[in-house]
Amino acid sequence: MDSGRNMTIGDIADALGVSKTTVSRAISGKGRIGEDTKRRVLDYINEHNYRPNMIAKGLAQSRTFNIALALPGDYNLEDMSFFQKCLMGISEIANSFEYDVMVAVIPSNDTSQLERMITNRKIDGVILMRTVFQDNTAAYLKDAEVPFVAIGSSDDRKIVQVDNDHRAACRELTSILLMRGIRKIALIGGNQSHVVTHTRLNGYLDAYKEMGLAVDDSMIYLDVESCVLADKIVEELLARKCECIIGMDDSICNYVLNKLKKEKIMVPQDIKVASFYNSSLLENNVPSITSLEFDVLELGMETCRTLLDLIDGKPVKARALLGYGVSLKESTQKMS
Amino acid sequence: MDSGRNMTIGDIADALGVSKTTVSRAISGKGRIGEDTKRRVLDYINEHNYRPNMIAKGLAQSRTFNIALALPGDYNLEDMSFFQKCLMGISEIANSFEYDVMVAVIPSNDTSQLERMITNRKIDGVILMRTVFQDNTAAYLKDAEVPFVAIGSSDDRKIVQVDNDHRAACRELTSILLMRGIRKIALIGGNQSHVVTHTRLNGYLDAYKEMGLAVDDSMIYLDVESCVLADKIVEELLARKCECIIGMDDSICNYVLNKLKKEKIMVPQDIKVASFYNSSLLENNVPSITSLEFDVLELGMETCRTLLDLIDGKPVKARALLGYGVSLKESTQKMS
DNA sequence: CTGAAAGCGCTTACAG
DNA sequence: CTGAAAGCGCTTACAG
Repeated sequence: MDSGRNMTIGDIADALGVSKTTVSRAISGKGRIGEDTKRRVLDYINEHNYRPNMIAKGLAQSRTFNIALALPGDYNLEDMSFFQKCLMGISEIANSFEYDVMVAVIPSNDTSQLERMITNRKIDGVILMRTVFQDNTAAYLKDAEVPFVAIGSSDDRKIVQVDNDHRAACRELTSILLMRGIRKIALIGGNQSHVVTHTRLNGYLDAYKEMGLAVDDSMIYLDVESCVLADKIVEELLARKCECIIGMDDSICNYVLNKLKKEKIMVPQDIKVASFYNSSLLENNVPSITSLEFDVLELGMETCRTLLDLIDGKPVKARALLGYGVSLKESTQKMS
Repeated sequence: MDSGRNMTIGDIADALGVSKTTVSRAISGKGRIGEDTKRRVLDYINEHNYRPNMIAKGLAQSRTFNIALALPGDYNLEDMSFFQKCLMGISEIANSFEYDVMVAVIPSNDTSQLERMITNRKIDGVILMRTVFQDNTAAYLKDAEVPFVAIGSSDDRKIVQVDNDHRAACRELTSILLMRGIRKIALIGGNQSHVVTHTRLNGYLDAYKEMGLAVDDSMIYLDVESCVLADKIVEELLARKCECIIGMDDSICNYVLNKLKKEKIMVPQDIKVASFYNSSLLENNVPSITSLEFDVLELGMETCRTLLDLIDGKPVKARALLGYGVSLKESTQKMS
């Protein structure tokens, strides 16, 4: 079928006795062109299965039809489940616009790989997989004037953001627990430099305030990133007769569950457990774990749409906030 | 610092009073060029931080400096941990050769996204994340004459492969268990269409043969991909006084562990458990789980090196087999 | 409505 | 050793 070299716009022009300009216009739809000429070209293209060389097109238009996904190097397993779903969403949208997705690994703020992509002129825009305080990747991108959108929230209103409404979600889950009469609710969170850690914390605080209840600060633990640390905190909480432990994400929740198991503490009989974030990690747990739910596929799709608009110079919302769900399971059930 | 437009090879030529050809040669190192001229150009480039436009370079050389990672759409969590480490390895090597990595999602044998990348002339080669029987992605790639290498093994000697030695690894772990006097060892495996499932099975069979022991076929279960099915099998195995359950991968092992927990069967007191594959999923389990260990980062790096060589037309090994480790933990300990 | 020509930023025979 | 010119496969003012 293939006759050696790939078909070019020139081959089509020759075959049809028109100019390359005309072929180009028929394909792009830009510029005036006769309806019948256009049809002839398009028919020929369909019949002969011509596909344009996007590299050449890109060079002529100074664009690449590539976007980069900036992937933190410290991603853990449950982040990966997020990444995976997000990627599926991003990839689907990108694909539908003939865009491709490259991944740039950013190990602890080392943006060199991303910089190379950009200085090599290989991408048109970037998606940041998460927001952090003092984000030097974002700073670099702003400085280099590369279009980008962040998944997550940021104080910097110059950064285009797409996020789920974590604050409202965490408020709602906490409220539900409070309304059930549970009072001593501990909150264990992860890396403080991640914006979302504070967003979730704020949701938790909102719930207490809303109910007119005082928060016991000593029940809040942040920067809990190791199993060892989580173990110690759980011991402390058990000694203090804590009624419920909320993990800000699944890996924390997993630490907590393992520790409780080791100590032979029953969930939900002896203590309740919930998570501010769900992944398949907890889905099949025994008992099943109450958690928040986010449509990560849609998050990815919306983010990609936003970036593509941004690249095309279309107006975009500075900040889009997507919804959430609360999934009540066995781990917070009242045992009578 | 930036004076609007990006610096080109022409700017350098003008500044130095030489031709673009000379600049190009100094950069690429190809063609005869005077040592001092070369130095002058290189110095200028360093000083002014010039970076070539890889798109233009690619167009001139009919290459893209991109490779694609073909990612199955049915990836589960533990696959993602594999993917992540692999990606880090691939990305590191690719990056060091100024190559970038695109991801192509392949939902259940639908290669359309990959085809688009290829017909759009956006990539120079492909890495297949796993091998399956009757692989239509590989078939397409062979047909399209796109350089590619598969992570995993295949009967098709035309396919360049890089893999860990799963067969020897599984043989060794099984042997160790047999030598400890454990006889009724059940094996629960996943998707049969994945080549690695059979490779692992063969390792298990090798161990029995080596010891001159008969295999009880009824202890071997394949295509176990749901929690429900795994639960039923575990019940069956418990009724049959099985002494040890090997999961072919971590997600299966996880199903098994959850079921045993539900049934209040103690590991390793009542039954032993091992996994033919490790990920962080099992690492922190209580008790810790005996498993095989593979250096996935190195696997990714070696695969990428191979693909890059293949693209450059250098000779490559048709099949590279990397090592493994056996990690004995609490879950197979003898309880006296 | 259509085309010739210049251009995107490189590389590479071909001459000298 | 160095350079002018053509080419990679598109797009896009500019003319007609």
